[in-house]
Amino acid sequence: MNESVPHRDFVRQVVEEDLRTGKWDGKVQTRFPPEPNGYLHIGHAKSICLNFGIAEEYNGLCNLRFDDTNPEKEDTEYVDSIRDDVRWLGFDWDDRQFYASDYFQQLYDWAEELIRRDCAYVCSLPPDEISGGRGTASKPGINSPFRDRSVEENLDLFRRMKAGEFPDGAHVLRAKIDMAHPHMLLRDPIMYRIRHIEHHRTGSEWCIYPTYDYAHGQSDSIEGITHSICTLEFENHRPLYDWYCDALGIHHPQQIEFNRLNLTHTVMSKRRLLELVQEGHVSGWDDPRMPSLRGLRRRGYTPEAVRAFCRAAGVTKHNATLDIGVLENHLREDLNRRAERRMAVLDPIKVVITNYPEDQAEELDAVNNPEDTAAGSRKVPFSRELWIERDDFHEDPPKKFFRLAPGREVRLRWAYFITCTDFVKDDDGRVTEIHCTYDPETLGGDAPDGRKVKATLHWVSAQHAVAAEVRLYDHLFFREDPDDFDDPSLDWKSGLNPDSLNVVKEARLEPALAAAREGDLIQFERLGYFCVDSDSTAENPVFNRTVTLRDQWAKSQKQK
RNA sequence: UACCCCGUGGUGUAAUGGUAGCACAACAGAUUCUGGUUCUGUUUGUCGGGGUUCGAGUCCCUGCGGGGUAACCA
Repeated sequence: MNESVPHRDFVRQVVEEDLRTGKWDGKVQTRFPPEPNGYLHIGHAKSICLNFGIAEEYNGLCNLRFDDTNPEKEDTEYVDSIRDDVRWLGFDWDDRQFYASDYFQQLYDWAEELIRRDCAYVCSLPPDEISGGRGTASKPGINSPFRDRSVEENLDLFRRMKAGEFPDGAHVLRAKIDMAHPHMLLRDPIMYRIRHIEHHRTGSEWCIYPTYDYAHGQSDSIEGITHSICTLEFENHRPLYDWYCDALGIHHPQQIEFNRLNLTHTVMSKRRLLELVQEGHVSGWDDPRMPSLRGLRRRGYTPEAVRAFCRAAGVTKHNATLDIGVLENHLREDLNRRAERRMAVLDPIKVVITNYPEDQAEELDAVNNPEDTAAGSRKVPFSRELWIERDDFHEDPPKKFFRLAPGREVRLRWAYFITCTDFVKDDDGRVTEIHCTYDPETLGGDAPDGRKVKATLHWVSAQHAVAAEVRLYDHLFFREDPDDFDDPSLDWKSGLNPDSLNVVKEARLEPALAAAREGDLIQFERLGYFCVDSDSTAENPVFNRTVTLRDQWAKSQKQK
């Protein structure tokens, strides 16, 4: 692949070909059509990036359209959150926010037209007989006894359905196609059903509602959509999409299907995510472990990282499952560039610098972001008693352990070299305190005599430390595929990771972190990227671990 | 089962009849005041069988495998 000519996925290739041939007079019009019945997740982000991205790249427009044809499940609460999430991702639809419900009257008029042309009829069979009459995959269906009602009777019945004269389920409007069609969806599909239920936008104006198949293509048509991009599971619906547009003789967009995004160690279906919320496995849709956009946002993901990931995920026609690590790597890449560094100790153990004066403290310079000199530096207080990470000391160091151990010298980040001279244990044999001496000559990080150390530790001055709660997150599911288990008595929730949340109540932070605010991007040196949680208060600061740093040492230990 | 779609390293994706490439992962090394970052190198692939062709990952046939659908959901 030539660097100067970035790869075009097959959808973009179709768009480019259409532009070249002038199929749509140079127009590119897409849409993102969520149903307002749940929150958006990372899978939707891929669709958003594709639809809005194509519009941007080819000088076209992308509409936001709520596909609200099923009032039983839909609510304005979801409309608001969806708008918010799309904006957060970085896309804008200007004044082109539409609803399928905007088109209810037009859809109704078209339905009457299809009745008049004997292309649709009112069927009064109960639901089970309708599905039974549809036959099976290998057996053709049988015609409904109501299939040959006259146009007049159909029109009359359909109008009375609309007028509210019948209870739910009494009648439906069906397209008259072919009950023997090898494609089940084309065996007289349902266009309208009766539902006496409040719609979040049209209230009680309607008691009949169009089905997805009858509404979607025509909504696209009304909006002048050129490329109707959807996921693979709608491939089967394309013949129907085409049938309605052709039967009505209206503008006929091209439906193109692409592969939806799947990730390891999580679930993506709205139904399952809702179940996790309702059963309390997570704290809500914005729980930082959720793959929902709100969850990712609270976790500390940046829209830039999500977009880069979606772009890298690729657009094809085969099912693909990406390792969640790929998403995390895009996040690290973005955060590495942008996050300011700070020091925080999550599992503290005390270090006493025995040759450092008791009542002395000094302010040392620490670089904010080695990847960005413009980020400047800050002062970090140093004193005789410090906290370091318990993991960074070993009384009897294993092979290749480079950190602090008896007799060993290491560097304290932005401070001095220290050498461990002694340590104290409690009755349980647990190390409670480490004694070190420091070398005043090594301020600035290097020894004048040129001697080297193999490790640099982060630390926090005990008397200056700020206490905070830190929430450490891990994958929601410990299995790559939550559905991959042998025992039939188990279900997908058996793969829920019991360690997906680990709360550290009393972490010690360098004082500068007291100023951290929601939205700040922070790296705790050597630990990972963190953000301020929405639960955070001045009295009880709360940080979320967004993602760990890569850690070769931890990896090598885990493999043992 | 019927209909539809899809099979390229571990994963994700290129090659549009003409040298099977890229990214991530893995492994090895260099650099480094983060066991981070950065840099270098290495390993690993066209589902099988037939055909068409000078030449097939690509086209055809066939087998196998995976997925979707079979709602008065979207």
